[in-house]
Order: sequence, then structure tokens, then C-alpha cells
Amino acid sequence: MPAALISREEALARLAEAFRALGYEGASLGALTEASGLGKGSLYHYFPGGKEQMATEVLAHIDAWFEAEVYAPLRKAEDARAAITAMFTATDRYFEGGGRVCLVGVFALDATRDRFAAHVQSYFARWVAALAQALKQGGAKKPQALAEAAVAGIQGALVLTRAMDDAAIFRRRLHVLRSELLASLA
Amino acid sequence: MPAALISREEALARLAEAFRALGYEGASLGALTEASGLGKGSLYHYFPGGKEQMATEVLAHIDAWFEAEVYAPLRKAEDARAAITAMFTATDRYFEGGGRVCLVGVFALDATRDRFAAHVQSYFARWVAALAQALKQGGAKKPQALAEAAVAGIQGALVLTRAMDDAAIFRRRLHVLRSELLASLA
DNA sequence: GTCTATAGAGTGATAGAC
DNA sequence: GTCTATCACTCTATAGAC
Repeated sequence: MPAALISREEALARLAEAFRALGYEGASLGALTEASGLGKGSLYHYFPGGKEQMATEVLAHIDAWFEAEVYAPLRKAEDARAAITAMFTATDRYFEGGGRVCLVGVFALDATRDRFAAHVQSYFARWVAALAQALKQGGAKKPQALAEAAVAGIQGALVLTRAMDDAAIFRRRLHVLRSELLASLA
Repeated sequence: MPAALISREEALARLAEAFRALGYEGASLGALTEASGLGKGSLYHYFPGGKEQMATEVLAHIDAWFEAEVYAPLRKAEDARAAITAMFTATDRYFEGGGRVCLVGVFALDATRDRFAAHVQSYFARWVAALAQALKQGGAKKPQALAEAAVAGIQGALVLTRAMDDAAIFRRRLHVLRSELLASLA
């Protein structure tokens, strides 16, 4: 059969949303087949490693997106102010103004973390490091601490937003975090 | 059997740790029986509503602890500085310096939230409100925003700490958040 | 005929309920 | 401990492209 109704790429994006909403344990294969729009056969054809492979590839996909859209621009930033502003724009877009939760954060909190510990750790470590580098380049005094505060702040904002089911919290928090970082620049 | 080896209270505390570590979906009844130290029969004797009742009672237990140790002291604070310092001490103790994760935060992030939405929302809303009241009483300028930032900051610190498996992150973040709140007081 | 993509009934194991 | 539902996963069957 030549023309698949749903591409592997599209299936991966849909799987990501399912894992994001349900968590790793909560995402049953039934839910994943339904979300992906693929039959069980197709799913296992694409992902012979099963659920774990699906999650691993979803994490890799997210990682690649952040690497290209967030980490790399921060690292090679010449204008720290612009780079940091761009990071918040990308972050807001990615998390859909708080309507979407961080899959890596979800995986980090429960026992799923142990299974994907390397992915989870790398995602956050590289985010903090890239942001710290941009802050340092911009002349901030404590770049590492500021970067840690901002990344933690974003994750906390997602938790609070989801808990209260109020996207305004996310917007408010992002705005404040951005202002604080920009104010720290020389 | 007349004398239970494990009290209902003790069982509840152990169930809380299991839910905390595994998430709601991830906590199988097998894991819960093992964690509780009770047989399956005793578990259902104590919690006829099954897994959902266990989680509900665990949430209520956590809620009561925070109400007594954190929210109430903040609300009736005469000395805002002392009350806020006490909040951070209690928070650090409760989360064991970052070695323990926030069960309500874990529940908030995945589909579990829908099941316990009222508990989850109330927990965070009351924390933010109580802290905002203490800040206001202490003469802070934007108590609501500051309180939101602090509670989100604590949750984010827990996510980052667990993701990086580094308790130093939690200590650093709590210290900074406390300093910021204290600095905001008149 | 072979290969890739598909669907879905069927597998044993284990879940949660009681 | 027993029940049934559901789990992750396998397998067979089938379709069309080459």
C-alpha cells in the first residue's frame, strides 16, 4: 500500500499528545492506537519496540525541536536580549500558552523518570546551560542561578496552570520571568 | 485478627509514598498492597472504594497537613517575616530537601487531574491565597503575584530536582525564593 | 513472488474490584 | 482468593507497488 493515510511523522506528533495528556503509564495501547489514527498492526510496524520505543522517539522528537528552536539560538546568541525574548516566544508557542503541559516534566515526576532518566536529565540540563550561556554573554551576574530559576519557573508555571486550569497563570508567569531575565542583563 | 500490625493511619502514609513515587496510574494494587504492608483483603476492608478512595484519602491527608502546618499559620500571621520563613522550613521538611516530590503536582500534570480536579485546585489555590495574605499583611506590594511566583517556583524546583536527580537544586531554589519574598516585605 | 503498510482478532499476563 | 476487564503485545491476513 503506497500512500499511508497518516505519516510516521504525523503519528509521532499524535502519540506525543497522548503521552503528554495521559502520562506514560496512563497511555494504554488502546489510547495510543486511537490517538495515532493507526491500527495496532501499523503502530507495531512503525515501532517494533512497542510503547517504550514510541515514548523514546517522542522524547527525541521534542528534544530535536528544543535543540533547534531554543537551545541552539541561545548558545550562539550575539544579542542576548533578543535571544532570551525569542526563547520565551518559542516557549509560549510550544506550550500553547499553558494549554499544553511539558511531557518531559510529566515523565520526570513519576517512576517513568527512571526509564527515561538520560533523556529527561539531558533536556533540562541543556536548557539551563544554553540559557546560562546567553545570560553570561549578555553580562548577567549570576547566569547559572538565573537560568535555573527561569527553567524551574516555567515548569512550575505549567504545573500551577494545569492544576488551576487557568491559562492566565502561565501568561503572567512567563511575562514576569522574561522581565526578570532581561533586567539582569548589563 | 484483633490487633492490626499496621494502623490505618500508617497504611495511609505508606500509600501516599507509593502514589507519590509511581503516580496514580503507575501505582498498581500489587504495589499498593506491598507498600501498605497490608494484605489485599485488609486494603479493601479499609478502603472499600478501591484505588480511587485510597488516593482521595491520601490527598485529604496531605491537605490536612498543609492546612495545619502551612496555610493556617500564614493566614493568621502577625509577623509576616517569621510566618514566611516558617513556611519554607515546613516546605523543605515536607519535601525532604527535594528527595520527595509533590503528590498533588504529580496528579496535576497527567489525566489524573480530571479525576481529582477539585482537590488539586483547592490545594494550590489555598496555598497561594494564604501566602498572599501573609505577604499583604507584611506590606508587600504585589502579594498575589509574589505568592503565585513562589508556589510555582517551589513546584518547578521539585520538577527540576527530580529530573536532574540533584537535591542541591531544591535547596538553592528554596533559599532564593525565600530571600525574594522576605525582600518584598515593607 | 516479494516487500511494505495495514487492520484487527487473538495471546498470556496482570490489572483492579470484590 | 476469585473474578472479569484490560494490559502490552503477537500473529495472521490482506492490500497494492514493484
